[in-house]
Amino acid sequence: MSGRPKIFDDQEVLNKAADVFWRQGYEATSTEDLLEAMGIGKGSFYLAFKGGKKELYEKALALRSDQAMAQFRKELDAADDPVEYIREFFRRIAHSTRAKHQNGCIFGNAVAELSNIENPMMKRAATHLQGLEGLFLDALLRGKQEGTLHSKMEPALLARLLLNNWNGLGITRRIYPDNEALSELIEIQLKILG
Amino acid sequence: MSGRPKIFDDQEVLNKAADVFWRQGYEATSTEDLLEAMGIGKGSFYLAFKGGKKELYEKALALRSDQAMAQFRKELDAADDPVEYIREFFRRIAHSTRAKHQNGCIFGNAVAELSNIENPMMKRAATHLQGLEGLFLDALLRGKQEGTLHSKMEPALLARLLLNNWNGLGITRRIYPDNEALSELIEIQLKILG
DNA sequence: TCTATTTTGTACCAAATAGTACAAAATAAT
DNA sequence: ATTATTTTGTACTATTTGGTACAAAATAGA
Repeated sequence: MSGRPKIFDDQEVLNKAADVFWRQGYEATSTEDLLEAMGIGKGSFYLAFKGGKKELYEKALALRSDQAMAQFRKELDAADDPVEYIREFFRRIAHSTRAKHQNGCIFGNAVAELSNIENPMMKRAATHLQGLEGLFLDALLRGKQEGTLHSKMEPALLARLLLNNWNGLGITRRIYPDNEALSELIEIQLKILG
Repeated sequence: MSGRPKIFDDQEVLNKAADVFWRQGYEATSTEDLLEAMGIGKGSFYLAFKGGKKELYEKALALRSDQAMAQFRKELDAADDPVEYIREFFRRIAHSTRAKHQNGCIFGNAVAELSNIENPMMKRAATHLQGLEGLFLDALLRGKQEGTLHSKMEPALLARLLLNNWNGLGITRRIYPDNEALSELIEIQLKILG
């Protein structure tokens, strides 16, 4: 190895870029915005991400997905009661700052914004959300086996329902960015888990 | 009155513009896209809508809101059972084309896209959705009075829940644009109405 | 120290875009 | 027919944008 050393770390700048995309969405974010947030110049950027903004978005989303899934998996595996863990997962939403509420869910945002203008990228975001649904299902199946899930509903359908609740909250929390109100809503929703 | 006659009707072009915005969102839609869809030239456009794209978006959204609310109100008032009408309202989602599924809810889309980049406009879209919640509530209160709503839940909270389900479906229907799957999901959700 | 290699910063470019200016067109009223 | 009025179509402009080119900088290894 030789050559001039890089002044940035790929993961780090991807995370910074992800924050900007999360806040502003894909179209409203200019490469200029991204360069500023990442703290690097055009030369470095286009060398590292030849696909430009699009490649950056895909990688930023994939990174966030990996991080979120890994954390969920880890916490779920460590949880005594997987169903209770799902409850905690949703209750966390009602402990956010207003700024976070306004951002919604980065994957839901991607699905909403890109379904008709960048279908391949939308599909990848959709896959991330299906991954979340899969984790819900894992938790529910384990809950069923261990006896903490009493619902008579089919777990797969219940997982789908939870995904829809999650997707809804990504919008609703922006309309009502109030933790008290959100908490009430979430508790009602969780009643379906029995 | 005198002067050269207009070659277009404001309502008509607003509806055409609304379709484009619905499909593509705000940022991804160029004025060129809009002019083409509306079938008018720049001269006419900027004379009628001095605020340009932004004014057009606001008016298009307001028009769609008025139309949707008026239809809901009319059908609700004509319904024998208001709670059953809500059921029908949700069931309709599962009778859409794939193209419609991909568009989601125009107001939810606006909230998702604009919350951090055009806050005043996002708030107006949020108000439209709160209007829908208000109609849900009206229906539920009437159902309670007439004895067709048996749920012990507070109607206001139930209305909020229905709004969240609606918001969620605006995303979920794009991930699963399959009427069978959506139907299953919707039926489960409606169980909460008793 | 010299060379090969990689990254960086900047200058530059071509395309797209929103918006304006204004003359021509089309009407109603006198 | 003439005038006043309003709309239309187009030519033009200024700005923003994503992206490229390339020389200078900074390293590792010989």
